[in-house]
Amino acid sequence: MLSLTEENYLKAIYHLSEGGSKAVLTNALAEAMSTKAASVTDMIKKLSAKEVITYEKYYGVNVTAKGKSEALMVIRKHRLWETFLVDKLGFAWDEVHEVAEQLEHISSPRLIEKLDEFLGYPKVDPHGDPIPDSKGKIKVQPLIPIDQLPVGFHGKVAAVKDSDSNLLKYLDKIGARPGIKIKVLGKEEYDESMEILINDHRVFISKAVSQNILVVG
Amino acid sequence: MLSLTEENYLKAIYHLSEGGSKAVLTNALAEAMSTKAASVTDMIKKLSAKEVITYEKYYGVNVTAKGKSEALMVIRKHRLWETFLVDKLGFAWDEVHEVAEQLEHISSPRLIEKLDEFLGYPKVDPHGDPIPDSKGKIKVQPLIPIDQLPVGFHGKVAAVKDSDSNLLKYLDKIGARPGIKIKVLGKEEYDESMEILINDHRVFISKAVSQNILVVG
DNA sequence: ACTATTTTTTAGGTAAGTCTAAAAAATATA
DNA sequence: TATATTTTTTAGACTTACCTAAAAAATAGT
Repeated sequence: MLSLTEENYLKAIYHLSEGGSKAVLTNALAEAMSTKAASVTDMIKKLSAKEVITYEKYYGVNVTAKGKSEALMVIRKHRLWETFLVDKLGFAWDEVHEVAEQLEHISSPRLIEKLDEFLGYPKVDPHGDPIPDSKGKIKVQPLIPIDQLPVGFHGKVAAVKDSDSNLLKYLDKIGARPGIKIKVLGKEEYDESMEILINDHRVFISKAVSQNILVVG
Repeated sequence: MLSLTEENYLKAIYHLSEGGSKAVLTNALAEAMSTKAASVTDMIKKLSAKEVITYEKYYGVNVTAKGKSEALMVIRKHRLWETFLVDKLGFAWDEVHEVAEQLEHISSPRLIEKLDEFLGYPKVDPHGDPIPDSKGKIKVQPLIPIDQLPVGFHGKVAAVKDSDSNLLKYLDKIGARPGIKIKVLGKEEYDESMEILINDHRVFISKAVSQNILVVG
């Protein structure tokens, strides 16, 4: 059993390691958790005692198979709750993150299976992020931010990157939601802004925005 | 802001004081919280510093208006979540208590208003307990356990008392759910067991059970 | 290669919530 | 009313998760 704080650390480690595939440094984790390196070192010791990570002094942290599966369960809960909040309770997608951060720590396997069923076994959350299934299996699709696409490309928005509320409000306003058709109309060399066609509307967007709109690669 | 533990203490105090109307003793609270009297004394100091209770040494604890309103919000959340679990996710009524104990601490006023709306503004939870409205207003109905009723009485089950899973399973089996018609057929002086008509079935129940079936007084 | 800088760890301390053991106050009993 | 018993509080200690300051290890610069 992990405490709430331990779960949050593990989730952050998992995300920073890009799904458990690379080592995470103490300072990077301190930054991600908005805490101090000394606190991170303490917590790292606890988490490796619980065998969810391996730890080599002055080198970094790696997620174990057990840790990966625990992290994926937390992510599964987070994304199912986000889907519930948007699909069933009518929340806007920029309002769900903080609440889901709380709900993801509710411990009841039965609850999460029932919720999954109630939602119709969704594959992705409202931001387009994949939802791990009950075994922790996650469908990884290579996603590309549209700032890297050539003029003329057309496809569908698969996901959006950041969970910042202001960005999400803006993306929602221009219609850049998962599933919506998108076409690259033009790119400006100078500031890397671009013109896109979305929902039959021409929109100019800055690079800061285009980096956060993802399509299937 | 109250911590999770503080919320649990306050809720227990509120229940033990029967809605804030009488003083609660240290030992009674220790018993209710499955902890020691010394821990209770510590917590009492914190809660009175936060002005949700008043405290007189060696006398007991009283809930303030502020404390009552906070306690009612926790109870509101608990009962709305129980309703959600039963009505929407298909939980049995004996399975919801522990999960609702966790969910009641999620802090998001917007979430709870949306949930209330989604559930259709229910007045009572699956056990027949009244759900406080968004202002903390609660509909109090005088309820009487059927062991105190005379032979011949008929009416409807309004609520069930205990949240013990085994009792609830048994009540469910004999059909003693809120809203169901009930009639007292006979009472046995010796052990205070009784025969009742419920759902057109004759059932013999012990006093331990009949005390937990409540009708409107 | 040796010093300077950065990163990480250790050492020691705080607050919340718990505990046990002992003291103090209130209540019950003779 | 004086003593015994029960209840409550205080005192001191433990754990978790955090902190600051200082030491140790790793990395970078010349």
